[in-house]
Amino acid sequence: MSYLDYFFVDLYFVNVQTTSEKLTVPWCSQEAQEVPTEQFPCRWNTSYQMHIQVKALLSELSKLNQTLSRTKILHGLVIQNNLSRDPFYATKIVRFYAINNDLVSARNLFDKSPQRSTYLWNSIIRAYAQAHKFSDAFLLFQRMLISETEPDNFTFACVLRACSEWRNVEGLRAVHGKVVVSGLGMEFICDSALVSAYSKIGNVDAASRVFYGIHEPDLVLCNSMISVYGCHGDCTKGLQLFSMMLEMGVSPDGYTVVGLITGLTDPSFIKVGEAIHGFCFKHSFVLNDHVGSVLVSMYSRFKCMDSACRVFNSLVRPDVVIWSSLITGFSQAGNYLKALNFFSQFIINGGKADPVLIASVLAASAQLAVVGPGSEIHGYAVRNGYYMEIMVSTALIDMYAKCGFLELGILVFKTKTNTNIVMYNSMISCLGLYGRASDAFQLFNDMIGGGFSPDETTFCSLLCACCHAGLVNDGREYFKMMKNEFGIRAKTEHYVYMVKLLGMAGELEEAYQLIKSIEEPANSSIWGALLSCCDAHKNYELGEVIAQHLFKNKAEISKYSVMLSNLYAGDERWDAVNQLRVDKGRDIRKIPGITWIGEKAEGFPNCCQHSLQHNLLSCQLITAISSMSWLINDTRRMSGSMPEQLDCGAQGKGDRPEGSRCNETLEYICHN
DNA sequence: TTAGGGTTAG
Repeated sequence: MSYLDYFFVDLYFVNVQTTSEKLTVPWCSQEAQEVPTEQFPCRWNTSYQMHIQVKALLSELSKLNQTLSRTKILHGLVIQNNLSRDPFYATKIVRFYAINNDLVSARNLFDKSPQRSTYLWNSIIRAYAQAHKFSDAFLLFQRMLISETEPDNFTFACVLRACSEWRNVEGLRAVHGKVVVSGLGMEFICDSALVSAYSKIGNVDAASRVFYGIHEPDLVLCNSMISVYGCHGDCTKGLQLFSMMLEMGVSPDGYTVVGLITGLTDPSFIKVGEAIHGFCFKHSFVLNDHVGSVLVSMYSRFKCMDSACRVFNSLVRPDVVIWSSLITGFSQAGNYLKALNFFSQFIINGGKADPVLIASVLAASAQLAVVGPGSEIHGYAVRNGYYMEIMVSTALIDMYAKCGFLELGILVFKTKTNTNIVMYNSMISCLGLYGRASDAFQLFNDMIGGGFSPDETTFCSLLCACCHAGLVNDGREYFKMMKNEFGIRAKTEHYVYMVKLLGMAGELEEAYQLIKSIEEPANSSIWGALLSCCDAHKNYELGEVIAQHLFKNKAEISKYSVMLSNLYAGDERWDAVNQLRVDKGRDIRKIPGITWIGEKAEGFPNCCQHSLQHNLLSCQLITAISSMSWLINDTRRMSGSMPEQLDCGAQGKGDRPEGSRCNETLEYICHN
């Protein structure tokens, strides 16, 4: 027990004993009296009046974890000492109530406070915003605007964040306007909140406009913008900004690194990731939870599991998120058994899984298509009170369906009292996969009846159901409904399903016309679906029309080579098949610096691996990014000095991806 | 006067 605990024991005792009388001096326990007086934060065991000490106590107590009972005692103390009119105390207590999720008490105190400082307003608005009661927070903000107290930087920052989490685009714009009108448009605190808020609602342009309108942004602002690029996968711009901030003399921190690494989504940027990792090491960045987690996640994304494990092993006490990064990494790399083994290890070591991790390992079990591990995890979720989490239920439905127990999935769905759109989509998709299209359609109707608005994924699931059951007319109807009734623009996945559906039914011409009606040029998935159908229906004439269209439009033929060669082979046009191989070879030889090491098309992956080992691809990629050479040189300089556990393949050994995404790497170079 | 606060991870 600390002396403050002693204090609370005594105080509670005195509080119970006294009724309406003013508190004076709490008598400390015998045990507490043995603590030397000079160690006490305030001399409460002497005969001072309590209210003199409350201030010092509050200051001291705000450093401690606040329990609800402690907060109530403090609140009582403040009232009994006639201090509740002072907004300083009200602010403190409101914050303590908010920490303990007692919004009712916080609000009561706020409502009864006669004087409301900006601090007090901010604390109650923040309390609602952090509890995700966004409309209450916003209403309070609007009341504040017409009150005598003016909002400050922190009010706006809090409300902006709330708007973005609330996905309230209109509200966000309105608050932005108020920021400008208040003359706080150039304040860093408002601006960093604006940058992040616009990013969260997906408006990168607006975020950029705010950021680049600032003369000399500080570290947090730069971090916010780098994080925007990171979240939207634009690592090139993130790296450019990184260089810029270094030139401006702004020293990066953990937030910067996290933002940068988050943006590295394309495996061809592995060298850059390794360089940033080296940068962290060189500058003695502590691999804290966030940095460690994004590094593990990055290496996992690039399927470099040895490197991911090395980072993981170097962390002192990895938390559930980092375990989850690694476990999900194994799963995404296709090593589902290892993912489950690591999960067991996590639990055996005393770890407590959360809904995100549970959903992840359920997905791994689903991929194994064996119900045993999945049902055990189901039991774990129930025992730990996560059964009602939508994320867990959705993963359970999917797992049971993929393991052959659709009825169990339906049972999970039916026993849920609260559902959301993701869960409906999952259930519709599973029904569709089992060929139970009419049940999927019925569930869609129930969903609409329940007041849910369908999204892109809903229609993907519906069209998938139509494909599995061969229901062309229903597919046509849903495709029309998506646009006309719900204003959802068809994406690649929708077109692929429609083309497959029409194509399989022999409606090749209709599918072709559908593709031609797409505003943007159709990609290889869409054309590929139609080519496969032409092959299946032996419609070589249309196949040739499509091939000529692709050649004419300089499409990347390597993406179509399998489908086209099948088509030509079916038509016994061996010369055309051979031509495809030649064309493919000619394309690749155009790339400077790459040694062509195979005459066959199968040589592609080898070629890429060979180049990767010699850093040719990576160097071209990196030097394409301006001002990045220092980062590479930095890594080279220190490459001899990295300890073994952090030497994550920077010297080109170990676990490069097996050429799986190499064609994309090559295409990147071709276009740059 | 005091106080709080803008940017990160699976």
